[in-house]
Amino acid sequence: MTIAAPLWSTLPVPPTELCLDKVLRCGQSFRWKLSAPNEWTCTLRGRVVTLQQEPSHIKYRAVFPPGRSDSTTPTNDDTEELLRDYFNLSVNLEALYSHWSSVDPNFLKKSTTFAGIRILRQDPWENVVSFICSSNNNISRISQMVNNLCLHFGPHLATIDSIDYHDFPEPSALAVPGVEQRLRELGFGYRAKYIAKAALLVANERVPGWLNSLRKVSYREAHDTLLELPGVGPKVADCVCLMSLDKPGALPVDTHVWQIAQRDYKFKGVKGKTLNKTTYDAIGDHFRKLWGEEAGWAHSVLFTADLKAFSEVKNETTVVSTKAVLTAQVETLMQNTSIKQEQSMMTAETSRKRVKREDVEEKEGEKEINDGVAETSSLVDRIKRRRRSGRS
DNA sequence: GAAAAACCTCGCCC
DNA sequence: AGGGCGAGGTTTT
Repeated sequence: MTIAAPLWSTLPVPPTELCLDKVLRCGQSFRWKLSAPNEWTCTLRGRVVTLQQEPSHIKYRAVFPPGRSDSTTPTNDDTEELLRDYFNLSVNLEALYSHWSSVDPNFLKKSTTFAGIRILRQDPWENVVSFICSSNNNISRISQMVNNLCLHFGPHLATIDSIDYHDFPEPSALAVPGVEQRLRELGFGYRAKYIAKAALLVANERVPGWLNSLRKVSYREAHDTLLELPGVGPKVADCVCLMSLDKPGALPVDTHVWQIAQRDYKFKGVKGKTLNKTTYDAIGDHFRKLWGEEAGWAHSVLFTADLKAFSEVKNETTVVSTKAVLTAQVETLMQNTSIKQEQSMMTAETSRKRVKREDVEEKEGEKEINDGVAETSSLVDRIKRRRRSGRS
């Protein structure tokens, strides 16, 4: 059943404190979907949250599942509190940017184009599972996998514009027989075993709230504790520490960050082809010494600036890049909605054919984009209509 | 202990 | 056309 969307509320946060387009697709969370141009939707703590970025603030609204009648009265809606927590809004990001810019010319160079990139405060369990999925992987496929996890194991919350929204599954929902096999059928590969075992461990061998309690212990202790989980090594542990456990100095070093360290910071010690533990720690220490207590936050800005998904922002003028961003967002919409969620239920061959067909139609649609938001909106509507008719 | 090899799948490249 | 290769690592040799 479809639920009428409530009115919009305002979160008085400027783009320099929070840039949705960057933060929601830079690889921190893998579940936000573009539901319309400049409109992001995701399930969060039992509700479907939708966000829009305005020049001076953020607009938001929440849809609760039927049965939560209190959701209709704004006084009982705690979504603003939820968003302030989720986006870590008590942290003054502009002050941090000023500091990092004053100690690092390279950061200063990137900071204008890549403003408003902050670290989220996500649910630790979701983060553990998401980053177990991230090994030997890319953002596009990680998003697909996490969405499939919610679709097949998470509770259904609402259906909006004929798109089903499911919350992220609790550990207990994944601590049941047959999960590994089902995850393999969904294309999780060798990560299926790690997720199934991690869920069993968290659900059956630890007290409730065990992961969340790591917010209260030191960075070192939290990091070392996370290594108990199968499929979690130093890098994934640092991702969870930084993005879920209030450890702003945690600095995940992947091959990408390693390249940034060598290319932009002349980092020495390029011994092996692979990143060993000694080099891993040395790079983290180097950046913590340079940027200070919140080095993990600063690292996220440079990491985002280096993502291929944002390469068009670097070189183009404002007008051109706006159009490019909108076009890219439409592509993201196509890729991350129901079409892709169903993909792994089909055979690989069928899947490839269907994606190719969608690509062709997408290119035909692109011709209709001349300029501005209105044309893009009509394209999005066309895509939605086509998807509806195609599925019925 | 350090350094390869294996692990699943997808998408891009030549 | 289709094999080769790497992608935000971890675990096993």
